[in-house]
Amino acid sequence: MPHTYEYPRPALAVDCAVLGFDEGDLKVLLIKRGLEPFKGKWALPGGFVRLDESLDVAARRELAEETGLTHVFLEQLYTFGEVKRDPRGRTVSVAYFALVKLGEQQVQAATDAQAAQWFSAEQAPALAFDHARILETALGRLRNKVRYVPIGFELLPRKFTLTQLQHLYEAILGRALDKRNFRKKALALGVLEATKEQEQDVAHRAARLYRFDEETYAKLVKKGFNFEL
Amino acid sequence: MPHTYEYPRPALAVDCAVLGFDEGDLKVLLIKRGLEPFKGKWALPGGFVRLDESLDVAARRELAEETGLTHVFLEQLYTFGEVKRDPRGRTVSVAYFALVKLGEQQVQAATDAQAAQWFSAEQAPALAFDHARILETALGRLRNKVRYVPIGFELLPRKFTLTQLQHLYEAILGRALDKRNFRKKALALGVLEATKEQEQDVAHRAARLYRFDEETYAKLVKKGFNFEL
DNA sequence: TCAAAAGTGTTCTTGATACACCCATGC
DNA sequence: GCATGGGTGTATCAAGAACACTTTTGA
Repeated sequence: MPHTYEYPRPALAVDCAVLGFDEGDLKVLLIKRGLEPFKGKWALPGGFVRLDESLDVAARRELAEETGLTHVFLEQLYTFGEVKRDPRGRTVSVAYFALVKLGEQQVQAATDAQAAQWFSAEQAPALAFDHARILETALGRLRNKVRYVPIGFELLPRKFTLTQLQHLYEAILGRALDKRNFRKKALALGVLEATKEQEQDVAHRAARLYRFDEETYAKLVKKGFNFEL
Repeated sequence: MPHTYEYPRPALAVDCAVLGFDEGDLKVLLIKRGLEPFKGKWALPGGFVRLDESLDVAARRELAEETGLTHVFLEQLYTFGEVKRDPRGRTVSVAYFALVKLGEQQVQAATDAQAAQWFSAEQAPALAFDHARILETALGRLRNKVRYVPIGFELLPRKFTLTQLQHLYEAILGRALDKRNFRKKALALGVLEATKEQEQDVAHRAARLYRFDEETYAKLVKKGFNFEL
């Protein structure tokens, strides 16, 4: 390798703030650490980056290894590099932000995680390292992004009712929304396709199921469309 | 140090996309590399992170060392970690995004930079590494952010005319804006304070100078105000 | 027939857009 | 006195907010 540097290097990790939505509120997926430091404490899934993999690949690998999740929506969030954030020594962590359709995959702990479990995102337990701050950053990103990118669909089952969608937005934004206005706007975006199916097994009028139309969405994005909701 | 890892580590760098505004268009500050690889080529200022400094501190240090700039607006942009982005070997770069008030400081090359020079941001020369992509990302961030955060003031002198401000927004957004509507909206934000001074040495009616009122801005932000322009 | 949620239309207010003229100054 | 940019007001249109009732279904 030409021109290697002789300087000592920080360790480089990735951590994933994995968010889901269930029973009307946002969840975060945490693992119980099986190794020191913070052994037995809850933390975001993550681990060290290998030399032969990109950051995105590392994040997906760690997520799969520690929790069994694959094929999730994943994007880079922020890189945390305070000098003392890891008691083992200088470690920089590239944090990722993942959204999963809860109920489509089961999580299962593996490798150096003793357990993997969903918690309410707003009232998560005390976290290892600076993971509480990472989680906060992820929730902020979600709140912000959901207003102009139709990203919420990553948190719902493929088919969903408009009321489910509204509840999701209410949970993310932290405030109640007007039902009629919400439905008008959501449908006006033009990326919801009504299916012929209905909700099942409810003790009242069954709601129509919709699905997010990715193709139409992709076309509209190309045209420079704006998706405020 | 307890529990060190024995895995080989990527090198960790910071790079800064430094943007300025002059003569009606956006500029980017580039340095001419004095060392291999890409010796003699233009690149973003940057360098390796030391063990005893945070990422932000590293970015400011490298910027000061290579270009002489201090006290600039700086925020983290994105972390680039493709495996082959550096021919010397695996290097991950945390990119920063800086805005400077052009004309308030002179740039001067130093350390391993042969020269430091401003270029039109839209028509920059070929860049070393993946720096063209970093620059693109920075311009995108600016275009996006300027719509809801009054960040443009970081690119103007402390006192400026409304026409200067408008030209800045036009350069960033890449389209012409209506003068009357722009002024109405800009003044309606409530963060512009009219000074008693006027433009000097112009061959026509002199425009009033305004300044950005950071205190009022900070108060409005606390109230959860929204700054679309 | 009651409870529970689905579904829909209209009014009002606000902000966005479009547009044309007079004003002050230096040369 | 003319060229150059500074500065202003209003009418129209579109989108957002507020708000109440009818419909369907299962228990």
